[in-house]
Amino acid sequence: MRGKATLRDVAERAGCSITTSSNILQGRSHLYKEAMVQRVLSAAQELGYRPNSVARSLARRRTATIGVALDPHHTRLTHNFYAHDVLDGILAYLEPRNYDIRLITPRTSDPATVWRRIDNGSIDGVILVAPVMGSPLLEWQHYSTLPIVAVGSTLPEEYLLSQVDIDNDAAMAALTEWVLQQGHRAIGFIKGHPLHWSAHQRERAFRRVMEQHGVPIREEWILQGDYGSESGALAAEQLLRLPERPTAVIAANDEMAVGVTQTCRALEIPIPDVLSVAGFDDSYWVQRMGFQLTTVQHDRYQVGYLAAQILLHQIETGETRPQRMLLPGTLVVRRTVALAHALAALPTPPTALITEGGSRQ
Amino acid sequence: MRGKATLRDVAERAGCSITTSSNILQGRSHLYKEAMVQRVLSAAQELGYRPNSVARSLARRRTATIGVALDPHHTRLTHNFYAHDVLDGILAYLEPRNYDIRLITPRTSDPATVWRRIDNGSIDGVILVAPVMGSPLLEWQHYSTLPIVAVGSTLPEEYLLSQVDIDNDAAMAALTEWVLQQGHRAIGFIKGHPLHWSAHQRERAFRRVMEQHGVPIREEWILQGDYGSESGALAAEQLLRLPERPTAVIAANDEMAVGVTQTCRALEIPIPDVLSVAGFDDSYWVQRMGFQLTTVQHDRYQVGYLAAQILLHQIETGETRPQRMLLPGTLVVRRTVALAHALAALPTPPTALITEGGSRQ
DNA sequence: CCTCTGCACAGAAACGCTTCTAAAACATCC
DNA sequence: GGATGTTTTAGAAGCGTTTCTGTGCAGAGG
Repeated sequence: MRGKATLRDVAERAGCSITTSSNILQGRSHLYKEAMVQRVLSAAQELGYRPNSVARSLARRRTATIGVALDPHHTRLTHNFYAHDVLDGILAYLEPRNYDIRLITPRTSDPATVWRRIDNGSIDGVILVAPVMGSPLLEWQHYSTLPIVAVGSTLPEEYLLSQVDIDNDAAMAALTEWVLQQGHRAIGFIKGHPLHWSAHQRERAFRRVMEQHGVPIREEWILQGDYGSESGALAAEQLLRLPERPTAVIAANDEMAVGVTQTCRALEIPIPDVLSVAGFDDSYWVQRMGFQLTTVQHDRYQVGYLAAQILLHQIETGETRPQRMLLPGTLVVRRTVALAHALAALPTPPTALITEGGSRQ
Repeated sequence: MRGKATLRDVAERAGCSITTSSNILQGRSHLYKEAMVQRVLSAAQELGYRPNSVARSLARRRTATIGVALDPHHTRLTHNFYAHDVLDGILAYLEPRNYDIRLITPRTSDPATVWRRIDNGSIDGVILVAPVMGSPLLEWQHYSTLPIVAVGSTLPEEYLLSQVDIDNDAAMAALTEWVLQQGHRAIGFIKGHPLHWSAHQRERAFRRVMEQHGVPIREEWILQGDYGSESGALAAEQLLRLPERPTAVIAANDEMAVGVTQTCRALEIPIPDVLSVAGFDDSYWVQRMGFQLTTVQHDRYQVGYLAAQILLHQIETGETRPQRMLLPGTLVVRRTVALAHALAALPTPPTALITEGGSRQ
């Protein structure tokens, strides 16, 4: 009997109509006399009645569920730094508002299939997590009229959808400025995955600031990575085998920066005494694992939270004009970037992953 | 018009009944003449018809959705190592079978509220992720008749639910054996979070093996942790300030082991030359971040995969007898555990996080 | 006494699909 | 040419809600 008591059972037991039960159980009890209200409430209680959300959704044409779609490019959720934080922010906003989350992880790149899966009436709106260039998720226009918010990718306006992301440009500019302020002039850069908009935005900001300061960019110090730590390690290897080496390298994200430190350890190049390294993202695990990485912190949780907020607003008001929201990042100065002119003065220290007193500020 | 074409529209356009359209679109086209089949198919195509999954669920009394409920104790998904891998495994099994996932992250510990949220007709079954002692998720018996599988916690039989987990006991026993084989007799242990069954199972295995080998357990070397890296760092601090120190310490998980290495670095105690450290779990990030931790690897992905498989089997066959499945772990020997009798012979090396040639197989 | 307003409740039509049951349409056989 | 079968198709009753539209019936006002 439990779990299957229906509204009709409640009505029967309370001796009233289904309408009455429905209204009262939805909190419209001011329409009825106290006695009726009590009868219905206790009937429901006794039967252990719980409304069937599927039937409710059908009748209301609202599911109180939003979809979170991961780009098929990010095959495994596990390895996706980004998604975890964003998901937490989304959950935090949605939970108290009684919205549920449907996780959608398409394995194909065919937009028709992907969107058939997403927009089948089971959700009221969808958050696209870090769609990359060419993602089927971005082909929504022919397949769906659902409210959509994209996070983690600052897309060109043509995509006509609401976005929440961090301000990659401003944050990378600030980081580059800071590295320059430390006196570095020979600066390398490891680029992120070429399919990510953020990779291009970060690179562009780096280049612009370098130019603004009249510091020449050496193209052989600009290396392609893919946001994975191995790519960082590889890039560092190439970089460090060059006859002329930079004194600092900025990686487009923390993971690649960790890769750089691993290569440095293997080659016995102390950080930051011989090479300064900066990352981007301030990843929880990198931080947690004790790397004292100088990086840019930004609030992914907040990105998710705001995305959920914007989406719910769109759903509830019908407002569809796309809006873009860019959150600022903040520089986090730790120990992997040293003053450039201090380099010569230091004795060669033992090969440690991180020296304890490497920088000030 | 798009996204709202209904079965009736299709039927009208094809000039047939709703029944006919429904049957044909569900693949029962052998019941009809080729001409009819074609007419329906192309009508659906032209209208861009997509079945409404909510209506379908209501009619079929099946939602093709399973719930994944995280214990409220694990507040943020982000910081939950375990859930990511498991979720990936679940997704991998479910995706090709056209099941969707509803993420449920209750914020309260009241079982009635939690289960009202879970079992409201919107899912066909649920996977409980790492329920801890006293979790509202475990109070299902009064609130739900849904098929349930628990993962990540090996629960006492009384809970009467299917379980998939790793064999904590056997794996920790193997690890302890191995540390003993390296000649260590003075071995410390850092316990996991006391609300996790796994913490107790791992501790028990450690103690049993020690006893079996007639090695005395020093209670002051057994410290309480909580599976977080800080707790590992703290425990290590306590341990290393003792007048008599162990030569090896086993942490009940990798994160705490990382905490130990951080304390060691701060105190300039080389690993493994002065202290050997072993972890448990072979966490992806710990591995990825370059810690060469000796640990126990187990397949969390597989746990999720199997859990999904068992759950679907239960849903589809109605079979409800709880079954338990324990997956073996495998020892992963890296560089943080050294031979005990080699200790005295080594010179004091520089304070490195990890020495490169610390151990052999 | 009769209409009018307001209150307390009920009927019934959706929502979009599945599926059981049965009815036409057509062929087969003696 | 009817009894019998076999396809092929349609009708209609759900599934469990919500919600629009009423309907009695009380008391108030004329």
